[in-house]
Amino acid sequence: MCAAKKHATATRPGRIKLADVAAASGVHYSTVSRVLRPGSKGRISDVVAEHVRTVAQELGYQPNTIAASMRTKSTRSIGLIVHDMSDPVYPPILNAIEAVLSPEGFVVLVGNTGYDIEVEMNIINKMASRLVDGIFVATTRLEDPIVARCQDLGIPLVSVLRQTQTEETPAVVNDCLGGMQTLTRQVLTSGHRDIAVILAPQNLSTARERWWGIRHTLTEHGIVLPDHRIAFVERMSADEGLEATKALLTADDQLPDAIICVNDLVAIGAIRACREEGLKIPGDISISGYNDIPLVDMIDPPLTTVRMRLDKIGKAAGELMLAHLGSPKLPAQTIRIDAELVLRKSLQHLKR
Amino acid sequence: MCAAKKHATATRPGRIKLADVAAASGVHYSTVSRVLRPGSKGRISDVVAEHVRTVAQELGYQPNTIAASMRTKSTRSIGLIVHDMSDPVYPPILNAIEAVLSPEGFVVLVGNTGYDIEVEMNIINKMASRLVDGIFVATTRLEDPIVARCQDLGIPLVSVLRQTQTEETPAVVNDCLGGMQTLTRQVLTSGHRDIAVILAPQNLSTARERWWGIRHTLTEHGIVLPDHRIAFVERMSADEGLEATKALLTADDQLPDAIICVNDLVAIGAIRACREEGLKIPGDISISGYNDIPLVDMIDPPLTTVRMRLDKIGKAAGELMLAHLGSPKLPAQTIRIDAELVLRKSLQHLKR
DNA sequence: TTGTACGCGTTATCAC
DNA sequence: GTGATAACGCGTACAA
Repeated sequence: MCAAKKHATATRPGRIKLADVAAASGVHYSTVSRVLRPGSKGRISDVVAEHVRTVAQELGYQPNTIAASMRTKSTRSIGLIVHDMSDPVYPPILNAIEAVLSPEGFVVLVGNTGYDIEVEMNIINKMASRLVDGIFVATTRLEDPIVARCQDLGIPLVSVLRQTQTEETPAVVNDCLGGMQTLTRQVLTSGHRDIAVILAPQNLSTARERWWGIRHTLTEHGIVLPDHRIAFVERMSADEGLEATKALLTADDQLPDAIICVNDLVAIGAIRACREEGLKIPGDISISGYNDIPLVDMIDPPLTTVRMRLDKIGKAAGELMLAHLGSPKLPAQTIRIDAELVLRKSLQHLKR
Repeated sequence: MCAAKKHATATRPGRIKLADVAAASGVHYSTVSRVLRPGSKGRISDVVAEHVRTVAQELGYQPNTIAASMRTKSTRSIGLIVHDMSDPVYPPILNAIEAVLSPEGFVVLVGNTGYDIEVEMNIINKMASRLVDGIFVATTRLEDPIVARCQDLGIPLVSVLRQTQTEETPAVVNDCLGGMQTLTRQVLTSGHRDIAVILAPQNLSTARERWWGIRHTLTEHGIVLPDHRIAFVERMSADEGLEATKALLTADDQLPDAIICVNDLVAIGAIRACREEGLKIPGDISISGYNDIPLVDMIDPPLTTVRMRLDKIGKAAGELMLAHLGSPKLPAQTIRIDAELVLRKSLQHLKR
């Protein structure tokens, strides 16, 4: 016992290793390894197994996962790449992914790109260096060098929320097309005809699908948006939403009936802009978002939006990753999770 | 060239290793190691160094961090333990921590406890198995078995947001005592005297300090809260805030002038409860929160609260961790970051 | 300045 | 059923 302890402190920081518990139980350390790892080849007599287990317990043995990874080539770690964890869409996804993977012994490494593609590439390389077993990418562009890089490196990748142009990447996304169609139909049902939109860069599948959803529905009703009713934000933030809205409001003598925003944060900016201009919502103008992030039901006015089931998306992504880790040659599939319209006060029937 | 490639594919997934680039550049692999790692012992002739570097580049060599960790006993990874990443206080902290540590080559492992202390202990053990260099704990209790366990394991720990009873843990916290004193003084200045509070479990330093801040300020003004003006939540959520508020509102014939809530989420619940009861805020009753989470400036009514500089807290925590990793025997210190009162409509002067 | 040789803690594959 | 032993890829003291 004293011997074991002494040996332990002889190594770096008093860490117990297989050899220590082997010495203390009087068996070879390969035997200990077999006992402690379920699913090992040779069977062990119950007596020895029990003995070894208690000794390991007593000594407080913690397996060294790093050393194991060295042999097995599997680190049981996976990366998650997001632009900015403060964006409220990401945490529920992280939680759901972790809930699925953690019981399987995985750990999640988070990488924040800060919207910088160079940073993003560095993160990928860093994660590759760390031999992650797989990577979730929530920043996917339609043509994405990051995705290409992962394929080069042979790292299994699951795209979350967004999809690539070719759809050759395993992905779990929200049905933005359907969601935005439903929303737009509701806007029309409410009597609005002079509609403005705030869109995001069309190299993102989400932004593109949402725009298509709007345009398709409007076209069905014989409406074509003039250029001055279309604004773009570079990033989907409240600040840019505010700027874009101000531009829209001054683009024509007439105010639009409604502004359909690409997401909730942009809609928040739109509401701020309208307030600054002294406009009543929904009296003077209706506004809608997308995402149903926390507290948009509490703001003034409560925001009409489309709810994405982020928990479902994260869960499906986690399961998809497990499937791909299990059978590496699984064909890519895109899983679409339904969206749901959430009607609140910011969108109301036009009274004129 | 063909030889190198063949060798590479002989190992697992075509991964290039030191030996491969050594073979391709005609030097020994220890030389390659020295070239590629700045701060290695022996100096290398510039010619060789340059040559090796280009060869490594061409082959797309990615160092195997796992193997390196095996030697160096340092994984350059650190854990971050939170209850639930969806709580909006955590993401800014994660971001700031990552911003500080990432340039130093660290990666952040996130662990969600789901408010379950058993899960929490498993996470610690798992992280210990992965040889994390340090752990940030944002779930600290005044007496915390997790913290004790980390000390046993010899893992450097930095407590974030909260502190232990003895203050023997390196920690970065918000000055909740000062923040709540300032807020409470403002409540009194506004003319409120019949005050109710919603508190959280007193085994958390934040909850205790906030309560002390309230009580101390009230006592200074000769006010003692009767029991029926005090409610508790088990978790600081909107749902529990709503329940607690309903209990408070029915505890006496008279309504309180104001409800001071332990944090914003609880205050959100309080606002909902008041709405359900048909009470006007701040006309009938004033409400305050703590944290200044996103969008509480946009809700109806905008919430008076105290702003914690989560970015500053995260940054300081990251730097404190680096300091402790650099000099392991650094004495524990508690860094307090100032709080700032944010006055909004939900708290108004009493008109009677 | 560069090459040699060993060890980090595990797992896998031999023998026995 | 158990023991011995060879990798895994890299870092580094030491030798040359």
